[in-house]
Amino acid sequence: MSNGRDNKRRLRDPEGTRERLLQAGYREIYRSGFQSASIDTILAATNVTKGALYYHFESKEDLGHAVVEEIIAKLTQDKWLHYLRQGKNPIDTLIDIVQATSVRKEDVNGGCPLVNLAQEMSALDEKFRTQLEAIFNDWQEGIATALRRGQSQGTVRRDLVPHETAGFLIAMYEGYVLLAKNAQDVKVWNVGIRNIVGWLKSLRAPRQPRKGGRRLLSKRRAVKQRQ
Amino acid sequence: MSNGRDNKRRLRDPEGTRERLLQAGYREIYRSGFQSASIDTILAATNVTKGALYYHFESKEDLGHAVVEEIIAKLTQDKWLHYLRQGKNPIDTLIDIVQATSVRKEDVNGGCPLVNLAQEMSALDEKFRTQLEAIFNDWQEGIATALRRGQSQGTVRRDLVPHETAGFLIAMYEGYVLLAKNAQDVKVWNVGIRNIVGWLKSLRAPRQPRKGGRRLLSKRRAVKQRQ
DNA sequence: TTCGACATACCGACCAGTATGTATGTTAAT
DNA sequence: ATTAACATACATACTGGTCGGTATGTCGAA
Repeated sequence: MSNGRDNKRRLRDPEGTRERLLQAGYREIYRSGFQSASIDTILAATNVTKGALYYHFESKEDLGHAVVEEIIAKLTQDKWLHYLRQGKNPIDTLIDIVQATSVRKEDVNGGCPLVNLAQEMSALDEKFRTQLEAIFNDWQEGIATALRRGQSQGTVRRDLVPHETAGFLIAMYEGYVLLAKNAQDVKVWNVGIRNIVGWLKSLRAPRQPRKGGRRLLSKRRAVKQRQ
Repeated sequence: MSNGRDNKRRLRDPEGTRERLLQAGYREIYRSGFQSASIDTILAATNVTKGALYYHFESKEDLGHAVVEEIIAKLTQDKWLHYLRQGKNPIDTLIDIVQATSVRKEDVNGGCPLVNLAQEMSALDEKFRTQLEAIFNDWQEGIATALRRGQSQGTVRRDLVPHETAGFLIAMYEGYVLLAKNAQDVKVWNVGIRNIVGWLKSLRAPRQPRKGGRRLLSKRRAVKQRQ
C-alpha cells in the first residue's frame, strides 16, 4: 500500500495519489456499477480530497475511462492473453485459465468487471463502449490466434473457425459468470467451469498419425459448423 | 394505449394507472438500469403524479420488484416456456425460438431485460436476486423438461444431461446477447444466433432405426461429458 | 548558497441540481 | 358520507463539480 520509502505518507506523491484513486475507483465501480459509484466513497477510501481527485481527473467519466484502460484491460491481459501467448497447447492453456478463475465468494458474487461495465454502460456512453469493445476484441483475437496456432500444430480441430470459436468461448464464459453471479453461489460457477472445460476438450484434434507427413481427415464428421 | 372504453382518460382507473406505471417503469429500467431509473421520468411518461405512484407502490424497490414479477417473468414465459410446452421436437422449437429473437436495433442494443437486471442487482438487493433466480430456474427447467421429452421421443441425444445442457444454452445465449449489446451491432447477434443454432443441431439424436424395438448406441462417442 | 519566482499538488467549503420519499389537501365513486 | 384514488407542495439527503486558497517542490539568478 505505501511505497516503501517512508512509512509516513509522502506529502506530495502525484503518481501514487493517482494510482490510489484508480484502484479505489475500480473497487467502487465493481461494487456499485459506474453510475452508482460515489465519488465521495472513493475519496473516503483513499483519504484523498475532492480537489485532488479533480486535479488528476477532469470528471467522473474521465476517471471511469482511466479505470477501464489502466486496470480492467490489464486484468484481461494478465488472466488470458499472457498465457495464450506462451505457445503451449492452446486447449490445455484455455482449460488451465478457465479452471484458474477465482472461486472466491466475493469474486463469484461480484461477477466479471469487464462484463459488468459493458452491460451497464455500452448503451449509455460511447467512449466506455468503444474501450470495452477493444478489450473484447483483443481477448477474442488472442484466443483465435492461439487456436490457429493449435490448428497448424495439430492440437486443435481444423474444421472450426478460430475467430468464431473464440467468440463462442467468450459468450459461454460470460454467460456462466452471470448465472453464478445471479445465484450468488460458487457451486453454479463450478458447474460452469466443468461444462466449459468439457466443451473445450471437444475442440481437440482427433488423434493424428505421428509420422507420415500430411495428416488426412479420414472421416470428416457429418456436422459441418459444429462448435 | 387507452382502454378503448373512452378516448378521454377515465378519471379513476386504479388498475390502469398501476399497469401504466409498470409498463413505464419497465421501459425506464430497461433504458437506464434500476438504480439510475428516475421516478420523475416514469411519472412524466405516464402523466401520473408522485402521490399516485406512491399510493400504488410503497417504494422504488417495490415498483422494481413488481416490474420483475409481472412483466419480465411474463416475457420469458411468452418467449420460451410457452412454445416449449407444446410438445413438438424440442430442438426444432429451440432453434425457432432463438431465431425468432428480435433483431431490431433497439432490442439488440438494449440487451436482455432479465440479464440486465440480474447483472446490476443480484449482488445488491436480495429480493431482486431471488425473483430473478426464480425466473432463471423456470427457464432452465422448462428447457430441460423439453429436452427430456425429446430424449424419450428419440429426437435428442441420450448422452447429455438435460438440466446442464439447458444451463449451457442459457449461458451461451446470454453471453452472445451481451457481446452484441457491447458491439451495438446486429451483425454480432446474427453470428451468435448462427453459432447457437449450430450447437443446438449437434444435440439431435443420431439417426435411429425406425423399427426394431430398442435402439442401440452402437458407437458411444469417446467424449463423455460433451455438451 | 540563498532566495525569489513560479508550477504543481492538494484542500475543503460550497454550489446548483436531482434523487426518493412524505404530509396534507382534494376529488371522484360507492 | 365515507373512503379510495389521486394531486401538490415540500422535506431531506446526496450528487458531481467548482473555486478560492494554501502548502510543497523546483529552478534559475545573484
